[in-house]
Amino acid sequence: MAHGGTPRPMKGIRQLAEHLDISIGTVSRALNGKPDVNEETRKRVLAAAEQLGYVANQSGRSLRQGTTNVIGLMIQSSRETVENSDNFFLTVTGGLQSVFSRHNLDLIMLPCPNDEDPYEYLKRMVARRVVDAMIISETQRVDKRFDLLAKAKIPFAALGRSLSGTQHPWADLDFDGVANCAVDRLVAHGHRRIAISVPASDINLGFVFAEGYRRALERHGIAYDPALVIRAKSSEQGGYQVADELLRLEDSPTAVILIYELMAIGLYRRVMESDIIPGRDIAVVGFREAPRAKFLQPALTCFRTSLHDLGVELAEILLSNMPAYNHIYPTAKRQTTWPLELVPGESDAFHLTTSK
Amino acid sequence: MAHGGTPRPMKGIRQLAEHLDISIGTVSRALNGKPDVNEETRKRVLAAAEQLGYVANQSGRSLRQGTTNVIGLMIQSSRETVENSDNFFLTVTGGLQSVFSRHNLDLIMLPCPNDEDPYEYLKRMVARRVVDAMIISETQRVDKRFDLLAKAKIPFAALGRSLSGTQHPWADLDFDGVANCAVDRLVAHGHRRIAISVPASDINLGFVFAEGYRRALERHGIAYDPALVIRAKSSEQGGYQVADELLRLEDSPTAVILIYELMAIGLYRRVMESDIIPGRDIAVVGFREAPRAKFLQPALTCFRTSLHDLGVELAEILLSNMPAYNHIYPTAKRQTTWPLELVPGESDAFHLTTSK
DNA sequence: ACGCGCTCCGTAAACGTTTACGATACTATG
DNA sequence: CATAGTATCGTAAACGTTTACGGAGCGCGT
Repeated sequence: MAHGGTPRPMKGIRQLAEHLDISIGTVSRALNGKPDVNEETRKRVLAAAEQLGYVANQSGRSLRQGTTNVIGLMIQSSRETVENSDNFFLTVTGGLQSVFSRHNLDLIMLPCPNDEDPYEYLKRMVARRVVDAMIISETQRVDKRFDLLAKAKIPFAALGRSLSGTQHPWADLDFDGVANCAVDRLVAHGHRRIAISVPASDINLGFVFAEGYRRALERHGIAYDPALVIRAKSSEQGGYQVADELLRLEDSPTAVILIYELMAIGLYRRVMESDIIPGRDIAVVGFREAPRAKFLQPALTCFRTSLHDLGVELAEILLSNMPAYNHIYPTAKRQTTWPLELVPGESDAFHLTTSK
Repeated sequence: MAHGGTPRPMKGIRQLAEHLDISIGTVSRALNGKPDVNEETRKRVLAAAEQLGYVANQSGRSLRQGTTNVIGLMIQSSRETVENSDNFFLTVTGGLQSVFSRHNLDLIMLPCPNDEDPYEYLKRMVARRVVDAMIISETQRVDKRFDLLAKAKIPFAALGRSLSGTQHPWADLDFDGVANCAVDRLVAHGHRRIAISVPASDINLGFVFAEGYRRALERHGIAYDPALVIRAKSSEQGGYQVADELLRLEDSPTAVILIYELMAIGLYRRVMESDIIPGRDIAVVGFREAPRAKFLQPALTCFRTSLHDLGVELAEILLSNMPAYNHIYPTAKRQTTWPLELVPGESDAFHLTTSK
């Protein structure tokens, strides 16, 4: 906007100071909004910085003040989970960023290579001191990363709970609540033999899901049958396999709850191969709502939530655990189970005839 | 593995040196594999570093040697383009990392918030000097980021070509080749009126795709009809809309090529609502092979490729453009169009009766 | 005995920034 | 006029690391 175009990338704050004939310290203070600097000189400095395209070197800054203004989000690049995480991470990331950007914090994603141990990877990353705080995801049943971060005294929050993290901050989808609600609904429709699918890996959400399912059955006085808990991949193939296994049982269930909505595609296909019609002969409930699950016939009963808002909540939880920010977010809860809303479909809308 | 557990996080290289009663310079040389250090002392240093859990502070290192050993991959967090981009990016990322890790380079993903201008975001990131090199994705038809990176003299490569990047390194899927092949196949089956779907945004791949389509028609002496080029979102809904628009035409096409495989789900649904059977009344060709597209009835004709290997290629292209590494990858091509292989399905397997 | 080369190591100067501290000029107050 | 107070700025030290440079010790050939 000034008279000249951008000449060439700046060398450093020193050149900027020389160009302005001002001391380097004053320039720094001006840029960082410190109080003891004349408003007029501050304007000059800001204008010159803009014109010359000066941006503070992050390494120098971090080295001096021990902070990087960067939050890391660790994800596992190609675990089985990722096969189907549509834009799960990117939507949550959007929510995180909407909070972080208000405090000039940048979020970077740290994808752990699939041939590296997540624990070692995280250790390496925090030791490098390139992030001020960490968010870990895909938490496992027992997850040593909680201890690592706590011991390293680096602020963190988890996307997903864990037995190792009972004392630590996390936000997680309400898996057991969903299982509960699904069971209630199916029982109300007359079902007694209800199957459930859980992930094949040791990711914690599977256990939480199964636990909610078990407790709901108990509440209705229905015996828990381990044969009805099917471990399968969270994909269409997984859904196909689930159906396959269930059809092999001598006493086939009349309803099934899937931990991942797209599994319904494979499940529909498999049962229809045996002339069983979903929504008439078998009830199906999926987990999350996905646009592409809407196209299923019959429409899948599932659960809706805003992953963006979950990201917002998670960001606030994290900031409330960072010394520099906890005065801004003092009352944020340390742990949150994020609610989901039932979206009734046709896949479980029938009432079971009590023939059997 | 030594006798003691990890006592507490190291302060810095100075403490490590004191603990070993060795000068700080020697410790640094030992850790960095410099030649002029006794093999025995090196072993001592490495052992102590391992035991005390010392890892070099990245800020200090970067500041001194002007390099960070970090490669940035910029993505746009929630553009309309990519309904399920998690998969796409994470698989490509896997390929990238498999190359980078051999050179102790870490990859971080930089998600541009959707309310920030990608150009400004990138500018901010490179000015901070937190990455040694950049990979940009979702390149647009004209993309100022190429000029920015070239002017900033920071090594980079693009995932996706651009008119702005004709002189610069990139790797991209062979969109025009796919369009070409699809048209050839459809024409061989007797089709003359062939529609195509392109993204609604100004991402460049749509233009490349359409251009390949146009040239293929020309080669077969078929007139190019702009009405048959449908702009739509790359999602199931988009596929539904495409079908909707095509059915409205007075002279409906007999075949359609989709730029995104999952659009077929919506398209199937819409045409079947009008009692038109895909694979019998209308031919459909999708773009990439996706596990969940396999469950479509009739099976979708599409194109298979390895995104992991594309990542490998892209990484090598980038490294060949970095002064510190180009002696290792000297002969890497600067630009690559990545091939895809036809996977014949049933969705276009019929021959058109020349009734019309 | 002398010089030369080699191996190994210590010293200290950078890298770019922030910030505690002190200096200066000016204003207000007695 | 003297003093205190305030606004503004300059100086220099730190942050943790790498690396150019030089020095000490040693072996070896003359």
